[in-house]
Parts: sequence; structure tokens; C-alpha cells
Amino acid sequence: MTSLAEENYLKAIYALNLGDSSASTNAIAERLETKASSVTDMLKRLNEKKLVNYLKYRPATLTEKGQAIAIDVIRKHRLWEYFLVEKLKFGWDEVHEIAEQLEHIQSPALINRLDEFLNAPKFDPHGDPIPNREGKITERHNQVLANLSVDEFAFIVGVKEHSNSFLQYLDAMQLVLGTKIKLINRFDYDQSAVIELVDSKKEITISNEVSENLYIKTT
Amino acid sequence: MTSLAEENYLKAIYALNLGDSSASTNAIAERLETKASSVTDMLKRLNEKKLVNYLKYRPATLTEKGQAIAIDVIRKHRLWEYFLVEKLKFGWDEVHEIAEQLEHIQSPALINRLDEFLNAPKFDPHGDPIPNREGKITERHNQVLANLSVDEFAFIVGVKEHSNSFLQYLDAMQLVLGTKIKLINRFDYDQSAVIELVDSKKEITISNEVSENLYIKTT
DNA sequence: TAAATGATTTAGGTAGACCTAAATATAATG
DNA sequence: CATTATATTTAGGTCTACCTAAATCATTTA
Ligand SMILES: [Mn+2]
Ligand SMILES: [Mn+2]
Ligand SMILES: [Mn+2]
Ligand SMILES: [Mn+2]
Repeated sequence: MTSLAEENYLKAIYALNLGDSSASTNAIAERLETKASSVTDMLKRLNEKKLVNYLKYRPATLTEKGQAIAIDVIRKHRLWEYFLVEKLKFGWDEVHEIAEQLEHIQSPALINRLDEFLNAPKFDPHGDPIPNREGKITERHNQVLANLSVDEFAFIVGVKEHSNSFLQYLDAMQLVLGTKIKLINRFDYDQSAVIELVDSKKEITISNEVSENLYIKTT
Repeated sequence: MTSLAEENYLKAIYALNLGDSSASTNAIAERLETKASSVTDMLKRLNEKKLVNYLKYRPATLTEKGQAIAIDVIRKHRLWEYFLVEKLKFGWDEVHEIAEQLEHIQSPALINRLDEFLNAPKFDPHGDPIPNREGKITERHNQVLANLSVDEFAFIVGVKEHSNSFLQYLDAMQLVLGTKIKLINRFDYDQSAVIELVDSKKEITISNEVSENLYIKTT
């Protein structure tokens, strides 16, 4: 019913709107690494299929149907990522590309059984919430480590950046999901921060960029 | 590198040649439920890519490269089927369509890890051999139940027919893989046979068509 | 071996999903 | 408000993978 390409467009529009950006032709093109003219093409077709609301020169939005499909694809993506990490022992930096393919497999039965097999996980390996069977997502608007005050404790619960290099950096620093940390100090100069890994009692220094890209939950 | 459509053509040619039929344009078209003219089109392109050997008006054969891809796709298909049945608890009559999609996911790492996760199974849920990492298949040329003699014992090890209706019939009759049977009698009239399910000591009567489509291994 | 039949290819299209270059609309700026 | 600059669309292609109808080849069959 909906092609792989169409699903990727719906996902892109969904993601842009979530991030409070408007799904302009150019923004979509950049996300999908394609050209603006191709996007215009596709928006017309998706509008025809009543999956997006599109008027010339205006940013696109998803219809109910379009959004339901986008969320379903995201559900599949995140469930597969969870499977790859938990069952097949992939690293969290290795699963996104594979999930980009698996998310387009069409079989509701497959996804429901996979969900059961995995015990209906709530979060994917990057801390992103997995939509449930009915398409409900509880989008956490977590704080970011940059907002934590000195001497406060927190758990690392997710990443804002998803690049492999960031994930690999976090692995190297032992800043994995679930880690309990305490903010020891933050330097005025460049906002770099000294944090303690509570369990291992190790202290490490991280840049502001890192602090901005780690989601935390205060204790 | 190779598209979903290309992979399906390679698989079709491989299967035809295995079954000692020649991969003629029409035979391929029938298997793939497409038109002969479309097949000609594709054969030209696959020939260009050196995946098949093709000369006008002649049946196609696979090159080494083409065969390697075909076998890899079959490996993926059968591993996924095994996963679906063993881990996700699908019935053997429910997995083929889903595996038709999953077999095209491109990621050698994924398949190797899946294989490990499943403990490198040798046979899929229908008794078909799973090619190993190096692309080696030990094609069993099993006997079929129709060749069993009266009073002989055997195990059911595979199905020749893969249709859902046949698989569902076998489920209903409790003729699942691994079942030990004894041939009690075969009627001259229509070759229908009376067999005993050794473990449950039940006797059932099956048609010649069924006998021709069940692979067995004599004890 | 000529005609008929069936298999295969060619010719000419379509739809999806891209692309570049050119035209046009919108937004920003002096 | 007129002029740039930027965003977006249109025009015109390409490539893949299909299709129908017509032409051609190959194999039977008379
Ligand atoms: Mn991902
Ligand atoms: Mn993720
Ligand atoms: Mn199958
Ligand atoms: Mn099978």
C-alpha cells in the first residue's frame, strides 16, 4: 500500500514537526538526502493519497492516516533496534542502518509477535520511546545534562544525537544508558563539566556539546 | 548492489534449474507471476551485470556470482523462517510470505548473528536445508513417502509441496516433521495409503498426492 | 518441407522515484 | 517599496520494472 520511499517521507515529516520545525520542501530534502524537486514530486503524490496535507509553497503536514503510518514505521524501527541489541548482541552504534531496512517489512502479525517476544519494551537502545500497538507514544521531554546543577544526581536515559561517533564516544567513556552520575563542576569558560560516575566512582570531564546531547532523569 | 526484483529472478532461475527444468523465459515468468516480455527485459540486464548467462531464445543459467547471490537469498529466507517459527511461534504455514520480504534485507552481519542466535540450524521449518555461511547446501534428495514399502518405518523430514493448504492439512492430520510412521497398506486402486503414527498408534489414510509430497527418511 | 503453433523478443507505453536546469514565488533587505 | 536572495516548483530527462500488442523465431505437425 505504501512504498518504502513514501514511508521515509512520512517519517521525515513527522520528525521535523516533532522538532518544531516545519516540514518545508528543503528541510525534507536535506533529511532524506534528496533534491527539493524530488520532494515536490512526492508531496504531490502523498497529497493525492491523502497522507499529507500539501499546498504549493507551504510546508507539509501529516493527515491522521499519514501520521498513523509514520508512527507505525517508527514503532517497527525501534522494536527491531531493541531486538538487534538485546537478542543479537549488536552495539547501539550498529543497529540504525539495519533497522532502516527492517522498518519497512509489512506484516502486522510479525510486529505484534516480535513485541511479545521482546516483552513489549518501552524504550529502544537509544532511550527513545517505542510507540505501542495503538500508536500511542509518550514522548518524554527529558532534561538534558546541560541543565543539571552542580552536586545534583541523575541517570542517563537517552541520547539526543544519534551519530555513530557520539555513541562510540559514550561507550568509550562508559556513559551508557542507566548510568548514575553526579555533576561535580561546570566551568564558566566553555561549559565543560566534570561528572562522577557514581557506581565506579570515576570522574570524567565532558564538553558542553556532550552535555547538550545526553538526556537525563534527575533522581 | 542487487535489487529486490533482481534477487527474485536469480532465485527463480536457481529453483528451476534445481528442479531440472530449464529457466526459459516463460517458466521464469510463470514463477514470478509476471509477463514473458518483462522477463526478457530483466534477463538482458542481469546478463549485462554478469549474474546470468543469457543468449536470445535460449534458457538462462546463473553465473558463479549469480548463483552465490541466489543461495545467499535462500539462506536468508530459510533462516528467517526458522526464526519466525522457533522464536516468534508462527505456524509453518504462516512464514513464507514474511520471509519473502525479510530475505532481501542487506546486512551480512545481521544474518551471521541471526544464525548464531539460532544455533546455526541445518533445516528450515519445511525440512529444506539451510545453506551455510560459505554458501554450501547439502541438497538432500530424499525419498518420498510414495516410495516406502508396506511394513517399513520412516520419519517425516520435509515437504515437497509448500502450499498453505497442504501444510494445514498436515497439521490437522498430525503429520508434522519428525513424526515416525509405518506404512500399513497401500491400495492398488488409487495408491492411497494407510499409515500408522507410531507414537500415538493412530492409523490414518492418505491420498497418493499426499504420499508424493512428503519427504521421508527410512529408519 | 511448408504451415501452423507456441515461445520469445521487440516496439512502444506507464508509473515511481529520482535528477539538472530554468522559471517563478516568497522572504529578506536596503 | 523595489531589489536581491532564497525557496519552491516546473520542465524535461533517466532508470527500473513493469505492461500490451505486434513481430519474429523455433519447433511441431501434417
Ligand atoms: Mn535508529
Ligand atoms: Mn533508536
Ligand atoms: Mn518459504
Ligand atoms: Mn521453507
